[in-house]
Amino acid sequence: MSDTDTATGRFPEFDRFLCFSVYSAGHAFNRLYKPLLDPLGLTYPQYLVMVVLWETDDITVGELGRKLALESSTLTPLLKRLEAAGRLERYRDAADERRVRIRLTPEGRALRAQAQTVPGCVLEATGMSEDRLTELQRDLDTLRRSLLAQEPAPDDAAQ
Amino acid sequence: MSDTDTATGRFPEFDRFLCFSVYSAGHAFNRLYKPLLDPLGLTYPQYLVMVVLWETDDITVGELGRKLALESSTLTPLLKRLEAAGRLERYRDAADERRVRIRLTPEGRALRAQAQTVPGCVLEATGMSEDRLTELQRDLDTLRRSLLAQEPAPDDAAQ
DNA sequence: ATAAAATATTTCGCGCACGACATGATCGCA
DNA sequence: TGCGATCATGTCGTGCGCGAAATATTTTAT
Repeated sequence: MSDTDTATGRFPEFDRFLCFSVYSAGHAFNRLYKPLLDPLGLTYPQYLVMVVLWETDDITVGELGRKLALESSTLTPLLKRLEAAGRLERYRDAADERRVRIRLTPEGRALRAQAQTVPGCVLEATGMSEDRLTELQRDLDTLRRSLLAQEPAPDDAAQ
Repeated sequence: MSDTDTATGRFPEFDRFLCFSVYSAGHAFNRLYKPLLDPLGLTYPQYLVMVVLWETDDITVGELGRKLALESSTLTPLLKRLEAAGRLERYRDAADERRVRIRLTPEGRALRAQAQTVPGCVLEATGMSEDRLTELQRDLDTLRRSLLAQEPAPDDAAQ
C-alpha cells in the first residue's frame, strides 16, 4: 500500500492504494483473457467456472461458490447461461432436493482441449518467471485471507 | 502463476491460477470496503474516483479514465450518480466543448475528512507490513503493465 | 472554406456481483 | 408427529464494466 500515510496521518496519494493495484490488475486480466476466450464462447468468470468443473465435476452450486468465493445469486444466472449454451446440466440432488448439482456435458468436457493453449498464453503475457508468479500468488492469497478475516464470517458470532 | 504447467503441458490445477487470486483479492477488498464506505454513501469505485478528485480536482472524464483505467462508458453513469448525490459537478469545457470536466462541490471536498479513517482501517485489515505491501503493489503494477502490453494499445498498429 | 478524419463523451445491450428477500427442503426437538 | 429453525438455491433491484454504435466538436487536409 499503503492505503494510508501512517507517519503523517494525511490522506495517501492515489498511487499508493494497493487496493487499486489489485482492482486494476483484475481488469487487465479480464482484457487479456477476452480475445483468448471469445473463440470458446466463454466469458472470464465462465472460464473460471469451467476450470473448476474440469477439475471437479458433478459439484453443487454451493461448493462451486465456496471455491470461487461467489454468491449463488451470482452463479445461478451464469450457470443457466452455460446450460443454455450446452456446456453443462443442472439437476436436483436426489438425496437432498435443496441442492442443485452441476455436471458437464460431453461438449463441456471437450471444450477443455480447446482451452489448452490459454494458460500458456497468459503465462507468457505476464512476462514474469513462474517462481515470481507463485510468490506473488502466495502473497495475494495471504492478503485475501486477512481481508476476509475482518468481516464477520457468515455467522458464528457465538464464541 | 502459473496459469499453466509448462513442464507437463497439462491443464493447471485451479489453485494455481494467479488470475483467480487477483480476481478474488479484488472481491475481498470490495467486501472490506463496503461497511467502511456505506456510512459515506459511496460505493468502492465511487470512492476511488473521489480519491483521485481529492488529489486532482477539475479534471476531464478522459483524464479520470486514464488514471483509473476505466472507459468513459463506465464513468459517465457513475459520475452522474455522484452528481445527483451532490458530490461533484459536470460541465462542458469552454475551450473545447467536446470535453466534460468534473469539479468537486464543497460537500464533495468535505467528504474527505469523513474518509480520513478509511485507509488506516484497510491497512490494519491487511495484517501486513507497509514494506511488504509496497513490494506487493510494485509487483502487481509490473504485472498489470505486462498484461496490457499484450493487447494492442488503442490503435498505433502502424510501426 | 469545407469535406474528411480524429477526438471526447454518451447511449445501449449484455454479463457479472452483491445484498435483501422469497421459496422450498431438511433437520431437530418437544 | 409435527412445527420451528436452518439450509440451499433462486429472484429482484442496484451498480459496475465493457464494446459497439451514436452524437457532437475540433482538427487536418485539401
